[in-house]
Amino acid sequence: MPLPQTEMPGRLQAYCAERGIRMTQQRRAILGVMETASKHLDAAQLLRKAQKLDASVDRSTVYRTLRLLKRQGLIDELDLMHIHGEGHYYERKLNRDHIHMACLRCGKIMEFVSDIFEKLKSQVEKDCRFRIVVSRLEIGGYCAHCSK
Amino acid sequence: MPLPQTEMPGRLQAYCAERGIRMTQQRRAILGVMETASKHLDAAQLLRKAQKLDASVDRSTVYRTLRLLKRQGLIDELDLMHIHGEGHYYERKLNRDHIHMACLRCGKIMEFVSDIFEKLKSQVEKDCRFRIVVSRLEIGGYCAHCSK
DNA sequence: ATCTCAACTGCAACCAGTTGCGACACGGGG
DNA sequence: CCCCGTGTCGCAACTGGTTGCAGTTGAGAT
Ligand SMILES: [Mn+2]
Ligand SMILES: [Mn+2]
Ligand SMILES: [Zn+2]
Ligand SMILES: [Zn+2]
Repeated sequence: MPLPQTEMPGRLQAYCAERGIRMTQQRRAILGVMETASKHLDAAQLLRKAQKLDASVDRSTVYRTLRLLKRQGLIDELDLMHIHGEGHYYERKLNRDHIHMACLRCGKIMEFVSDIFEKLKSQVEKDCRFRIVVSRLEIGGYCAHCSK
Repeated sequence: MPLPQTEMPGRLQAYCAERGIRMTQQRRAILGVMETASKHLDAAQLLRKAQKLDASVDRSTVYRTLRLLKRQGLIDELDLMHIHGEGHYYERKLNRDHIHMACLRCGKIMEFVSDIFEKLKSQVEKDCRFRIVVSRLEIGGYCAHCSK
């Protein structure tokens, strides 16, 4: 049961419209899933959820849409230390960059916002004269519970 | 032409010996390549170079050895913003962690060592009570030359 | 030096992600 | 409202990374 097209287009759809990106039935399904996902979906999960909204969605369309959203800077791609297999995870890019920590024992994923991270990025921009578009800090280790 | 086994075993082989890891003909070839690589090899390059030392080396052995070295903390795995395709890059882990920057236009890869990065990791360990084993900061953007 | 056996390997089948192609549908203009 | 052009889609073939298996080999013990 697809969302009514006229209501709640969601931010991602709005951003795409602003940028003149063509909106298709399949993209609506995929964006809808990304929009409402609690967190960190991999491509297979995204495909399954999108197919519940539009059964015709194909694997290749999911990957193509992920590439599009990545290029547009609307989502981030994560490894999460490849805790489960080899694939990547995706999440909506929010206002503030955050760090990801993955516990190598229990698999828990934690997020952390830090001013020092912002300072580090400024240092890179200044000292290396490098204009940052996207940044990813991922840490593997042991969470408070598992390091006891 | 394999290196003479008795000379210059290389640090990676030494580390493996210390840890009681069995040394095979194929691993010697692969470690030899990692040891002497200038930088950032992907799995296909590594396979080709290793096969020049030992033609019997198989794709699956390369991946299995990479997994071993990763688990042992002897190499780091990088995305380098997937500048070329989807795969991963590998490099010997050295004394000091460094940041990777990839230019989205010319593809140049830069490295940077920063005390602020070290401070950020300390903050994570303290504030999140998270024991860090491995960390990866990768940045995409435009290098000094390309951002003009 | 030889024996022994768990660890390792190549192989082939498998699975996840990519790509070329002809069909289709979004959405701007008439 | 319908037409049209082009961007997107599903499909199927392909590529790169993984895995189960049966044979091989490294290295410690005798
Ligand atoms: Mn990755
Ligand atoms: Mn490096
Ligand atoms: Zn944990
Ligand atoms: Zn550049």
